[in-house]
Amino acid sequence: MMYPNKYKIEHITDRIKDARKKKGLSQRELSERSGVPQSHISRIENGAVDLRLSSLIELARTLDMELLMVPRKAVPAVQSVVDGRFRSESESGTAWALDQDEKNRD
Amino acid sequence: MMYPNKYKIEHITDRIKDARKKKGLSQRELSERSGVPQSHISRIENGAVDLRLSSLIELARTLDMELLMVPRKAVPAVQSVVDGRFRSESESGTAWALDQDEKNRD
DNA sequence: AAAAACTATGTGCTGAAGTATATCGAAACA
DNA sequence: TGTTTCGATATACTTCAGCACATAGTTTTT
Repeated sequence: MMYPNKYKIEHITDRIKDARKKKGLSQRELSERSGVPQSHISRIENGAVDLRLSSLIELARTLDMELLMVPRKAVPAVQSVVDGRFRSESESGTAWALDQDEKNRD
Repeated sequence: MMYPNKYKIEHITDRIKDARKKKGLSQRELSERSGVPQSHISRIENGAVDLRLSSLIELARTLDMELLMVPRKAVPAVQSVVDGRFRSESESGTAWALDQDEKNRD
């Protein structure tokens, strides 16, 4: 595997895990609703796979989330909007796929 | 997979294409910078593949974009922020992966 | 009109995603 | 203390992303 993006993938998949827990769903329940096998969800949440976009979208959809692409410069503004007005749905976790160090690079 | 998400995948990959064009890059240039083969970029932009998350992130990164997951309810607010204050980077295109019909649900 | 640059497409191959199923160990709970 | 419930893991198999490379088709430029 050894992809250089592992940590970034995990940022995204962590959002899945957070959203699932926040909704009080077990992996099996999410599996039933999304059609993605529980064993696979487990691997996804543990960052053990480089999942395909269709799987990610499927899971996100089931959890009432959407996958967006925004200009890097817009990320802080987006974050404040999401964290501010949608704290209950996004929980404490931020919505992004960035690392802390990347926030301050242009 | 015969994935039911093809249209959604295309929403995302369209953002890649838009961002590439906006930056005035050819597929070949993007290929060189990102490490993703030109032939693959072409297939991605044409929705011919269900690409892996690492590939998407790699391309997004090269194009100064970030992949986010936000609560569906927050999408309109996010969109106005991005379209408002970051028009130049996101061009006319919205930043999301939604369909028009989905905007007005919930 | 020819040349040059760009995008789309074909082929063949490898490795990993994804599926199904079963099970194990650990929490939760009765 | 059993006994469900949950998440992690193993195995075996199929499908397809991703790669390299070549080339065809298209648009742009001179």
